[in-house]
Amino acid sequence: MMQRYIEEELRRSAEAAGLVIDGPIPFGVPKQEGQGHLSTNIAMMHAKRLGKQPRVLAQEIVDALPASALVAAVEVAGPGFINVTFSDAVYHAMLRDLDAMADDIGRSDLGIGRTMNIEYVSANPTGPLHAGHGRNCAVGDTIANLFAWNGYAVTREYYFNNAGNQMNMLGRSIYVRLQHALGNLDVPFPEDGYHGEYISHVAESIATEHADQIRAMSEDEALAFCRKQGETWCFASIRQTLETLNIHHDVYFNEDTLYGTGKVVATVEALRDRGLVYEKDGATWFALTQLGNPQDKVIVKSTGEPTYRLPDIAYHRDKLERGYDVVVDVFGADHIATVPDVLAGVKALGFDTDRVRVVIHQMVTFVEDGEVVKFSKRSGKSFTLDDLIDEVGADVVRFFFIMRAVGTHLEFDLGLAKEEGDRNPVFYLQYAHARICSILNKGLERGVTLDHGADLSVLIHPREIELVALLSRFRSTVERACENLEPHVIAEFLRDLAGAYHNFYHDCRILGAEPPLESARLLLADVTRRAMRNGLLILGVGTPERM
RNA sequence: GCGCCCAUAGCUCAGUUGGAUAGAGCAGCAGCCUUCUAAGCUGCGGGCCGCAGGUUCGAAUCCUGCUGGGCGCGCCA
Repeated sequence: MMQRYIEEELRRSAEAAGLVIDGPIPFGVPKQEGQGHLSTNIAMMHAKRLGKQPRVLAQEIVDALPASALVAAVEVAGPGFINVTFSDAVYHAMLRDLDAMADDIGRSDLGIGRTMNIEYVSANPTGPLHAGHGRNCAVGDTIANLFAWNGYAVTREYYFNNAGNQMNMLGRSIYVRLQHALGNLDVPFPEDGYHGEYISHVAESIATEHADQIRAMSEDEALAFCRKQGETWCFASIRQTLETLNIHHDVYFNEDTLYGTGKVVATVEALRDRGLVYEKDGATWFALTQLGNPQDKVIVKSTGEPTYRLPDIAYHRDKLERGYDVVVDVFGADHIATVPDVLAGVKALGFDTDRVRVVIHQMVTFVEDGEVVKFSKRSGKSFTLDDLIDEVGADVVRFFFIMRAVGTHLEFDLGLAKEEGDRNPVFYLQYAHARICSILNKGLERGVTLDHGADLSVLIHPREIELVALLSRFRSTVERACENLEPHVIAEFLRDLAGAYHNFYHDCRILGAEPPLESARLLLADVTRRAMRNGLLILGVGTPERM
């Protein structure tokens, strides 16, 4: 927000120097001390075109700038940067503006009037969520929050398939355990069956509650019954886990509805009309090579069943037809191969795939005491997301899964995550929040209340100015994190913010300072509290008022 | 073999879309509480930004080729 105090004047003085700039002027924040508060490279970018030396052009622009009470100094530096040093008055004005935003600090209207749909989690009901699912859950939900904070109307969607081979295998796995529970020990467990404890658990509950029913059923009926019981149990488990993580979907979309509404068949025919479908070896193929993809793929098997690709295309078409301005998919790296096929299909049907944004997060490895923790979904000794939450807590789970860029492999350090002390980055943020709350409460006890009209011009300490400077960047950080689908940016920002606050707290006595200074510092602390609170809300972690 | 992702301090990772002398946490060492929460703060040491070219005023960042690791490449999802 700093740049708006200088941008138009700079634009006019650039024009006076013969340089017309369309669009926003690019600004950067210098890293080094003594390089001002804001820096622009416009002179270097355009010097060549104007046939001037960068430093000469920069100086001409600077000379044309009118004097302003808000600007303490403007200088040409290095190869041709224009560095602007603001007077403290700019920071006082920014703090005043931030305070006026009340509880909406960080909120943006970037997406106001726009709609978005985000699909995440989307695990089929074949078992409880495992620890690795956590990244998808946390990344998806945090991105959803980011869009909401940017003004979008957000629909959180969970896509699932309760038919097909995997579900049949779930039913058979339970069925076999059930037979064992009923004394038929010679029924063999299927080769690729599910081994989790929950299989036996569901089987035993059927054995105790529905034994007579089962004995009266044919094998097919019993298998279907087991499958349904398994699905019910798995969904209850998944939803309970998501509840613990404070994740709530607006829509549970069953793949099956795409068949009921005829959208799957319609999709095949629409592709066929465009000459992109052919029959071979008894199967129906999608001619992806005609669309520039490396190989054609089967979309309807010779058995007559579609492969996952076809309903996926129909599903994306459905979402786009629902009119969302933005459609976001959150996938793990193991699903990366499906993305180009689905997008090509949707595009071939005439939809604008620019509206679709796909977030692909890399895999997670869990580490404890320097050792990689191995686990497998079907090995029996699975590591569920519930186990992880029990070990380290929901806040830590959410934070750890989003604190690294989605494109990089994530190492989840269980030892670090379990620490409740100073090494754990979540507590560092929450502690800053709790510390501010504590001061505000202590102030109330002493009769010192928040004064929104406080004279802010007394804030001149470097720690105070640094803190305001950081706060002024919160909103643009939220916007950038949303536009780039990068939740970790918020975690980084909050760490900086907490650090800046701790520095301020350490060097600047609040309660007991001279009356005008006390009021101003208290206001600064409260604005920081609201920013930190909103940041933690975006991440979906708790905002404790005492620790 | 092909596609996507990654490679930065001892370890885990940032790096504001191409800017100035590459940053943080942890680990190590040394300091700071009779005063608003020491779950905090301060200082020190630590680097061939995987390698080699290219693009330009300027590259950790963009392009090409290597090396090493991850994930995929099914009439499974």
